[in-house]
Amino acid sequence: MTRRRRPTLDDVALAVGVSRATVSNAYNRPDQLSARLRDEVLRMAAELGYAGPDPTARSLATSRTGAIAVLLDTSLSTAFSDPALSLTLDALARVVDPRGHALLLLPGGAGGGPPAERVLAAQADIAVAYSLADGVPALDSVRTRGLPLVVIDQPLVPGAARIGCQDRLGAALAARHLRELGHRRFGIFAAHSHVRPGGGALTASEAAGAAFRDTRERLGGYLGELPSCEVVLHEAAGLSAESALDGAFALLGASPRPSAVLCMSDQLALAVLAAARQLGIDVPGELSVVGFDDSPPASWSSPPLTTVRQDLAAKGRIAGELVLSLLDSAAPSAASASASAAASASAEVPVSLVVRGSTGPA
Amino acid sequence: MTRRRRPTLDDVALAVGVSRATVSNAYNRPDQLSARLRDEVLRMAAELGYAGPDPTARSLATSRTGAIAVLLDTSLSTAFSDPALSLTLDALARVVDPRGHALLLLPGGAGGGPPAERVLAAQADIAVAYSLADGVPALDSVRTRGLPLVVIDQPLVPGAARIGCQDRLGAALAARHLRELGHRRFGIFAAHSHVRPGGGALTASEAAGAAFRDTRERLGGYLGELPSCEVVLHEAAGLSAESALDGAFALLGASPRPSAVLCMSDQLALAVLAAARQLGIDVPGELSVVGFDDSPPASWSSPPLTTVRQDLAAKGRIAGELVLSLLDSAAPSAASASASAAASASAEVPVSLVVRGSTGPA
DNA sequence: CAGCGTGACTGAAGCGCTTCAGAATGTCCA
DNA sequence: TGGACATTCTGAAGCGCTTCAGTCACGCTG
Repeated sequence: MTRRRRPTLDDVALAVGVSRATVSNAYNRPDQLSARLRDEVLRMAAELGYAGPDPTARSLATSRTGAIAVLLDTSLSTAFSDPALSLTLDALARVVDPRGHALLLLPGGAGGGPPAERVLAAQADIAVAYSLADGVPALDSVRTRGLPLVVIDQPLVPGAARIGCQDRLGAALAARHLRELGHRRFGIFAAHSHVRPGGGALTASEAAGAAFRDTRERLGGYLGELPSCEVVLHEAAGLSAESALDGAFALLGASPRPSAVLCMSDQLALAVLAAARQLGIDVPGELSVVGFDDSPPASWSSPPLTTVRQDLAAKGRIAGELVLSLLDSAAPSAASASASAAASASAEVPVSLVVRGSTGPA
Repeated sequence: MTRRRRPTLDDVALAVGVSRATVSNAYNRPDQLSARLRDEVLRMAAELGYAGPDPTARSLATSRTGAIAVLLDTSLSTAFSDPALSLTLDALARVVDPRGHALLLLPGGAGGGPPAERVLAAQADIAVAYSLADGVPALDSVRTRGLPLVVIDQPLVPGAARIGCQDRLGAALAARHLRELGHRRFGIFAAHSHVRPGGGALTASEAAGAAFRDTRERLGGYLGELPSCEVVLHEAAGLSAESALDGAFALLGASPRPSAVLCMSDQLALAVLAAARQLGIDVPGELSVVGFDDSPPASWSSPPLTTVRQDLAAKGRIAGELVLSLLDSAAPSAASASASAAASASAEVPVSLVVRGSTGPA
């Protein structure tokens, strides 16, 4: 059997005996033709097996694709092993979905962030960058393509919109909390941030040069509250749970062992909890642990995690609104002054400390 | 400042003084023009701020978009809270990425599975359906569009390719293991499967009508090994961790309380573990728990989870290969007999029981 | 030197759709 | 009764690119 070419608008138009424009209107502007004719068009379309206007051709004609390119720093499994990402993207998706936008995932490659050619070839109206390292090529590609851009948890890029959280304040709250509990020997556990490819111990100045803005900010927040304290810094070797566990053991193996560990994510904190349990270290009796994010698993652990809460859903929602507003302001060819102003806006969701069971007196 | 229209191929061609075809060749077929001219074209393109061929226009001309529509049953956060999905999609993405394909996520809506109109409007060359309920409208849309289809953990759709796992066997292995340990009172914990919208206790025949193939299969596998045993069935109210915990409490609250619980995913099993801990029930002393999937968290829990292992990465990899082969066989207009055969292939990754610390004698 | 293969480039026909300025027909009120 | 308006439908110009059948010039062979 010969697989016949899929029917097109023209085929339907010919079959019904109307012009192509009319068939197009039947799908896109029902008010432009009589209900009777529209029914007839639709019936004939069904009969011919015409599934509606081809999305690609429509995109070319309207110059809108209905897709949002999501630029990730890592592979999908790594990226989504962090509940924070899922929650944020979910909230984002819920905001843009009613307007017909779907997410096109561009996972990161070797260079951190998706390869430039993927970005150049991506069929999308706008890009959303999620916690990319500074200076990745993907952002240049976005710019040369002239794609609108929303960045999440990243430094502001000129012309882009940004949403982040109060990293420095959150970190400061966490450190202050521990200090007030009497702790003086601290561990700081940073996510993998390309400073030391294999992970490991870090000096403060090394860490200050991290490629990720949130790492730098949180570090600054921690250290600012810990004058004249012993501080051991450790960077995870990778983003996997395994490497987090390795790092946790390394931190707890330091001598003298820190009495409190500040973690830059709940994932890392949970790894410290797991390591402590395996080492027979009582939390919070002998060790206090603070996370960051307050993702759902933080409250399920035993003991439940003290952590810095940020409203991830709100972050995603705001990102979604920024996407929509950039898309809207890009449509009128003359980008009005107000639109440009909005485009360069940078917002941050507030943070707060959530004290649970993983922290106690030194 | 007036935002000038983005430059096109023609602009570059005009500026260099060559034909449009030549500029196109400079990007797509470097061997078709002299190196010198190519350099000149590329230089002029850079100067004009031309970022390369427009992806949409290219797609229309080549009728390939470079995107794979991933049809999910639920929202993104729910979907990705299951590590099994992340691992599978990651493996899939790694296989298709070198060929330039990215994933376009179509999250599920109210009806289970993405709305038909989203599927019809999705710019993709092929669809991958992941564990959709039977009979969701999205699959009809895929078919009327004539999109190639790969289904994962779902019943085989005519004309599609399928990859799943040995659900029934895996379930049987789990049940047999517990039975051999002397257990006679069982709980079976099923994921949310639309049988009873609010979740809750189920009869076996109700459960046999679940909308998800894997639920049905696993149930059959469990029950087949448990003749003359007491069995309590419970369906989670939703897919969130919270509803899993609720369900776990309900199961453990049954009287007499089951001495062993068979869970249809590791997520559910971990919830049972958490509930047991809160209730002061010793695992495996007073309660045995078996999961399904052997996702990474299964080995991190305390006690580590006995579970049915399936190679999720392999599943994703095979799905990716099926995608590529369908794409290849769709290209030649005449779908050869062998291609059609491949298209209807249905494969399953093997399962095995991994015995860890969450199961013990009755 | 006729004949021919080859490398380099071009012309033009699409890909399937949207959209906008009309044309055609009918309606309504002064 | 006739002009002003609606309403309904059409023609044609794109959207930006790929691709294939050539054309052209050139050097090589016998």
